[in-house]
Amino acid sequence: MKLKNSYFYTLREDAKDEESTSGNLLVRSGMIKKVGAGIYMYLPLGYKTLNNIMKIIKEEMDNAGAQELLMPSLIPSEYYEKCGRVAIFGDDMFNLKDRYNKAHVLGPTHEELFTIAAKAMVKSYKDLHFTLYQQADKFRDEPRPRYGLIRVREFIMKDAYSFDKDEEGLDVSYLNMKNAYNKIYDRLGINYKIVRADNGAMGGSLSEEYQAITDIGEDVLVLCKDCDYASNLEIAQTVSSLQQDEEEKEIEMVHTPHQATIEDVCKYLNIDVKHSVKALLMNADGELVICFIRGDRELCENKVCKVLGIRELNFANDELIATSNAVPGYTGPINLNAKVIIDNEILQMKNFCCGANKEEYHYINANVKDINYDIVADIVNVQEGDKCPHCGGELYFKKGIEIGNLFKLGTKYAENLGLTYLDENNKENVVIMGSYGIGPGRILASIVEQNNDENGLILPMSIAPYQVALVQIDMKNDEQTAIAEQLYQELLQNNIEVIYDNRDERPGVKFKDMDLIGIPLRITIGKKITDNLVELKERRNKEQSDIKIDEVVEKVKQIIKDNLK
RNA sequence: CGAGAAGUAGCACAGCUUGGUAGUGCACUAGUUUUGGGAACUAGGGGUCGCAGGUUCGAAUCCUGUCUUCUCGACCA
Repeated sequence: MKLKNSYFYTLREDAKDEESTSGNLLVRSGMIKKVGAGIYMYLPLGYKTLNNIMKIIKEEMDNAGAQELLMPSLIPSEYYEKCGRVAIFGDDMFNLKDRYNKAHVLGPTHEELFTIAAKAMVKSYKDLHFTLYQQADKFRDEPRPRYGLIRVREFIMKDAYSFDKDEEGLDVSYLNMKNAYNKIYDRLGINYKIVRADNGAMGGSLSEEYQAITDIGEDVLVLCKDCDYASNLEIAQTVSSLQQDEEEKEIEMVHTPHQATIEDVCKYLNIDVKHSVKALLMNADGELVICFIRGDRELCENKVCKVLGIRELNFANDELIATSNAVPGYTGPINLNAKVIIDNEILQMKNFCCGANKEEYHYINANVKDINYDIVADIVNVQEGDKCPHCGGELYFKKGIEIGNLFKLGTKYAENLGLTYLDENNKENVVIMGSYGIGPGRILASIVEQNNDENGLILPMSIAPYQVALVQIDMKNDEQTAIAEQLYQELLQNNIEVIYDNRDERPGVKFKDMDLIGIPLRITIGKKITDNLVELKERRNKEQSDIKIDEVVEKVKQIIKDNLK
């Protein structure tokens, strides 16, 4: 592409309404433009880059034997009602009415329609298995869009769905997709981790996420220093590192005046916080539930929801608390008339400190035999330094952005929508499904988060909209123009995407722009052509060398080849 | 939805406290000089000051409401 008479602009200053590195750089480089909160245009440069990502995804999906199709975004609500997902998604789904007052949604994900599509074709076990996919728009009414392309309300998603006759088949399909995913993310040049994850609104058994490692990640990843254990914090199992061999002592009530927090109480009583138990008074769908966990731990709301089979957990208000004898600040698991969940770890604790359900009093030397509870479960978040549930090694955290996922869905959608087949014995069975998502926009944002410097983006060869920038220093110099034109044609003939900056700008402007938009290679055509030389510079490592004009295309081809290995 | 911040030219901002008819830098147009890391000078063009009410002789400025955007939280496949 020649820049003169093309749509191309960059911004010299930071965008006021984009705080994240990737959002800001993508806007400044003229790749995207905000239309509203979480709604963006992909401008030519950005769309070309996004397309390169989608092309890699398509190639690997096709290689894996998946078939591409296209689903509508506008869908009658009834499809989502059949699987109960109108309630599950709630306000997260865009709902609208047509002129006849019929309810429709803008599809937030497409399990239902793919199930319907499969139903049109599947009759016999001989029709299974197969995998379908699309790369199409998704709509989600996010409560708070943020970080540029990371959390948006309309976005393209690659979603694939596998259909099998049994669990063994699903295992094969799942692994097939996982292998394809590994190839995709490796080709994209992104720094990622695969972690175990929650199934959330999708339902089903196994789920894994592909997480791009970045500091602005919204997910916490729990990783092990010694083995390959990797889990999303939401579901990471806690293994207590407590080892208390001491004798159980006699429980004792002590006066603890004006000690508001568990830290204060422990300080006052000169007790390690790890030897205390604190209470969290929660509202579980309108019912008071009191959770007891070790004093220095954090409640994992997601785990509590699962244990109770509810969707949402909030802190209880005073009214709800008043339905029990709990005394905020002094609540303890002894003689408490409310539903009580204690964390697993408490079973191992000895002679701990806890509230006495009495203003200004706590117990010390409490033990499991002294307390009353309804449920024991793992309800806390893992902490850094905890033991790995696989190997006992030390756990540490990283932040990640979810850029892809794999779900073993099971039969939820097939059952609700009647997707069945006849087996060898003429018996009707339900099809078993898997679903597999990738967010190309998030991938773009994550790659930018991971690859930038003070001058702008540094795009990997695999997704860069142009692999080479041709910068001609003096547009009035006919010799330079002739050489630039010659190189431009030669590069194109070698199937190399090239951006030729033939604008009447000063060299500094051209250098800054090509750096900002992150083109991996730059050929500068300037004074040295009198010696038959041009300059070749790599964006990533800033290495620059003089190369003979008739050798530069070969050199570029070599570097591109090395980069795409 | 809770808390905070911000909406003035294409972009980034000043002006608002103390009301008097809108300004700076970049970008844009023309010219001159420049020309290897975001050039300099000269002369220009471009604004219903987010929107709607109100106070006032007069509102970007004061008051009320409302919309939008960002940040933290809540939430989130």
